[in-house]
Amino acid sequence: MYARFGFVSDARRVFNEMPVRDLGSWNAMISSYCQSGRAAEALSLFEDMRRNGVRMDCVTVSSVLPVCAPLNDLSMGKLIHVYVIKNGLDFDIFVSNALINTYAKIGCIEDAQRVFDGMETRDLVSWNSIVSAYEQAGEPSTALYLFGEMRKNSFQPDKLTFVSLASVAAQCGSFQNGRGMHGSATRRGWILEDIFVGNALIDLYAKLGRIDYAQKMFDTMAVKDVISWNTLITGYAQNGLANEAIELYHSMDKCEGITADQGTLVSILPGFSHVGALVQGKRIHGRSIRIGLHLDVFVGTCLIDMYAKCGRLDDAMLLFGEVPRRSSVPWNAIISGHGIHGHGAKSLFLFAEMQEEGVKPDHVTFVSLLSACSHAGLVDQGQRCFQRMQREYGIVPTTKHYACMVDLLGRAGQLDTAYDFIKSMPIRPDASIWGALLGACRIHGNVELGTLASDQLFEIDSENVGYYVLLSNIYAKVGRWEGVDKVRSLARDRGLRKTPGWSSIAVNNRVDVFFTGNQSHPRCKDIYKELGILLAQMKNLGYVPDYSFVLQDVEEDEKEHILTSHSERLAIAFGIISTPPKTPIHIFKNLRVCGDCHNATKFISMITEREIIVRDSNRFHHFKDGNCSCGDYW
DNA sequence: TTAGGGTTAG
Repeated sequence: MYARFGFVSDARRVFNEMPVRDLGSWNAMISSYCQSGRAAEALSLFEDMRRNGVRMDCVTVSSVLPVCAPLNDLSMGKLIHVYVIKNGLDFDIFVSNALINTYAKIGCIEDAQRVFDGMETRDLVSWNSIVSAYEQAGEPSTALYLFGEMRKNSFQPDKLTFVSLASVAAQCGSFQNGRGMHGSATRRGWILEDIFVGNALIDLYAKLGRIDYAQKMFDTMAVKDVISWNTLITGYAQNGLANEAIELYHSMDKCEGITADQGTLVSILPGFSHVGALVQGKRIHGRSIRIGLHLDVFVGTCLIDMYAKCGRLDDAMLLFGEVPRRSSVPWNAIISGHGIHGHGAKSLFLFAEMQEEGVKPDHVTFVSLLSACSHAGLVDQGQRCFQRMQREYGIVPTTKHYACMVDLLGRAGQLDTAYDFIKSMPIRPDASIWGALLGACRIHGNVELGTLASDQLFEIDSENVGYYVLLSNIYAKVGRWEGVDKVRSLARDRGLRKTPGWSSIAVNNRVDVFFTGNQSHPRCKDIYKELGILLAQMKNLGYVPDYSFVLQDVEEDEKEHILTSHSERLAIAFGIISTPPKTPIHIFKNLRVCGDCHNATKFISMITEREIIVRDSNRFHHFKDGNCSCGDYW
């Protein structure tokens, strides 16, 4: 009774005083721990139960299994599974469903599938569980296939099916599909009945990049919970709208009946990491300490990521030393943190340490490791990681892993090997793979392979202007101007909508975003004035503008103006006039930093005696005394 | 006095 009203500690006292405990009382006590989210205590009581020789039944198993996933305790899950088989409990549908869910959450999709295959009868929960398992594993096509099978077996989808399918739709990236799902949920009246359905739709629209629709969905919901708020905050943050995310976060605090929770911090922090807003991020760190959440694995990991992405690797390491690190999650964050700063050797060292501590790496660990090796030029080590990932850990490479490998080989100049590698891939190469090859061809000025890669890219994703820019840069680099013209007119003929480039900088508690050619900033005049002064000084020191980065077909002086008003330069100039001399400047750019701006920033760092840290969509560039940490990648 | 599936990190 106590447990039902949430007084778990009282329930435990009664439990402790019981002269005789039967299976029912153990089960009741364990399940009350599970339901109040006290996973570790549930598991420890479960161990007591086993030590006392009490045999568990279907109820025990299905209430204790769900706590294995949050604790990332695969061995406990397996142990229970063995017990289940030995004692013939696997015929119970609750037990099998719980096993599917546990395996799926720990990332053992094959085990989940095996349990599902072995079931004699399945109910709606079994089908929902397996669909959701593949959705969580990032295999939307399999999830959709199983959904089809579910329909063939005459099961009608319910709201929970819908929630999984919404995530599947987000992974597939089709807005049309998303609209269709919204319509069907409305027709069935689900949006009014269940807050989860509305939340799933907010998430879906936000992931499809349609934050306007996400906001509309949020506005129309009669009842919102903390998750509705968190999901929308995440949406703004993931779409690069950090200021909107923080505004929402503040209005949430003013909203009665809604209290920021762990999920809120996890939602807002990546927004700050994204734009490099250290001061704002630190404030969240403070709040997390006040509400006792700073050592939570999720919050801790986001904080590690935030410090790393804001250029504070030392603070990231300090925090890493404090958070629980039984799961791969914080390890992945710290490995990737060192990787993006070009410290590949440290990433490898941390990986070795992770293995020593017996933490099982997952597919994300290897994405972080491979890209760390690639940025640091550690080709052999990267290749070994790729082999070990498959042989030792049985992880099947995804397109992300393949793209890292192409990048690794390509950056190091092994372009033919990279191309052979693509040809030998067992899956169809997507845009990210050819994009990695094209990027490498840009670095090494390989026109032949570059055209080959861009032909593929124009077929897969002809709308992405970034590839045209890269290809034209390749032609420009080797002085083939007729090629540059050809690509330009191709892009023009296809009427390409250009992805607007923007850069952001966090100064005085605000994140300022600059679009290329921006004229509307309150300090616009001062910014251009500063850029004019800098340009003159740079030219005296030998800077020559590189017009090959200007795609527009205009006169020379106009080209100079275009380069000077690139978003990264506006942000840097704003940083210079808004902070005391010699303060380091942190910039974030949504696309790759332009090659000419890269060169100009070297000069600016020398003239102003400032460290300038630019994180772009690809990597960190650390400018100091006229040099950049990334070497001569441009 | 007892059991299951959904949102948010890397």
